[in-house]
Amino acid sequence: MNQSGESLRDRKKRRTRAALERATVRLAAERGYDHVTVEEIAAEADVSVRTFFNYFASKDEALIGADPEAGPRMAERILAFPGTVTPFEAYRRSVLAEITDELNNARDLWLLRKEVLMQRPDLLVRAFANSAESEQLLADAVARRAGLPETHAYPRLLVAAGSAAFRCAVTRWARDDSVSLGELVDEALELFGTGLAHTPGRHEGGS
Amino acid sequence: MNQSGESLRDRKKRRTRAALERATVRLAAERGYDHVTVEEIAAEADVSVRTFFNYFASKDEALIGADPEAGPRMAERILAFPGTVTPFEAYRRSVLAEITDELNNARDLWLLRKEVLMQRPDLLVRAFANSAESEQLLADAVARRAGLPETHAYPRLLVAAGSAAFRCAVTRWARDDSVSLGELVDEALELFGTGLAHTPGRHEGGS
DNA sequence: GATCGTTTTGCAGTCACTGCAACTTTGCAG
DNA sequence: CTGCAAAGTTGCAGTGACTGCAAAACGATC
Repeated sequence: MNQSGESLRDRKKRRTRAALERATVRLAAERGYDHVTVEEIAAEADVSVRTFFNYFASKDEALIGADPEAGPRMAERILAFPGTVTPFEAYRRSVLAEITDELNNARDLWLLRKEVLMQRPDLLVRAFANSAESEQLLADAVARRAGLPETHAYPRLLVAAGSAAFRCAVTRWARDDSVSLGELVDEALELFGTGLAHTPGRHEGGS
Repeated sequence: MNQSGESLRDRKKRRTRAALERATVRLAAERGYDHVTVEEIAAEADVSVRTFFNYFASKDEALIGADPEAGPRMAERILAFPGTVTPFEAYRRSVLAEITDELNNARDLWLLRKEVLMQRPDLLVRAFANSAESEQLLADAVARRAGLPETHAYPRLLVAAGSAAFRCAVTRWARDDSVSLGELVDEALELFGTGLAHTPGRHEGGS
């Protein structure tokens, strides 16, 4: 390996993955998701179709840019907060941190994705279908923090709520991005935190 | 039309749809979801492959038995509760009523689906991807009840939480069906209602 | 620069899903 | 009963996502 700890191979892999992700998002935003074939995406990224599928299990995954490290990273974050922080807070802050990082690293991609998701909101749901593994990791982390058995419903519900919050936030953000995505997610999680039984007043929460 | 208000045509359609749904679930439970082709399903139900796709937009949909009337029906239910019932309660009871009805009508199908979903939990998520339309209906109904503008986050979050609750409940139920599915969903909604900020104690909620 | 492990690639194949243009069935009116 | 229109079914040809496999290209290592 090289001095940086990242070999040429690793660098190339990262670049290829990023190129495929970018190509997918760019082309989909340009002509509409299903008027773009994987063949075109691969061509744009200068690799073969087969290579595309070595990186992403599906076209959907490439559009969202599913990051296999996101799950473990968030789980670590959850466990890293001091014990005084409640499980809910730990989870909430982890989600927000992840989103902030992601937007800092790839804000441009998300602006394009927004265009696509405005036309096809279902893609966002589908993208979450393959993340059962990550959700399990997060749920386990939450369970550990909360001192609950793995079979308890709470951790899974919290994580599922997080997904839902994210989905709703993106949908709203796609319609009107005058508020940052992070804030919208935070708002949604806030509502889940205080409980949905309480109907918000006409002027609470986002308009 | 006939005396019953349901013509021969309508009856045949219902029977075909049901046959396709049953065939899909039965075969998938028997040999595993992706070792069953649409061709086999169509053959089992005695119709052409093309006809399968006239009834269901995808194999996924057929497995879950996506009912196009479920959305409108639940929306109606939500609006039918007296004004003294909170939006949350109205939604919750609608969900539970729907599930109860469904289990009464097709408990056997759900027992088979359970087998499939145990192997492939992602199918449940994917099945919800196509229900954006229904979710919109429900969210609008909730918004009306709550007197909130359509752009408010609350109704969409509540509906998304419902989906999440259902998904988690089915997953748990698939692992251990000593508790009824309805109760599990109710429990999950209860948690969402009171708020996730409060960490449940080691012995609250389902184990 | 020979060797070994990893990644890329092409290829052949399967299967979900679509549009279209017959064809059949049902509902209804005369 | 008959004929006609509307609705439903079917086959067919085509597209495109995705997979397994085996060969080739490439990068790391000695």
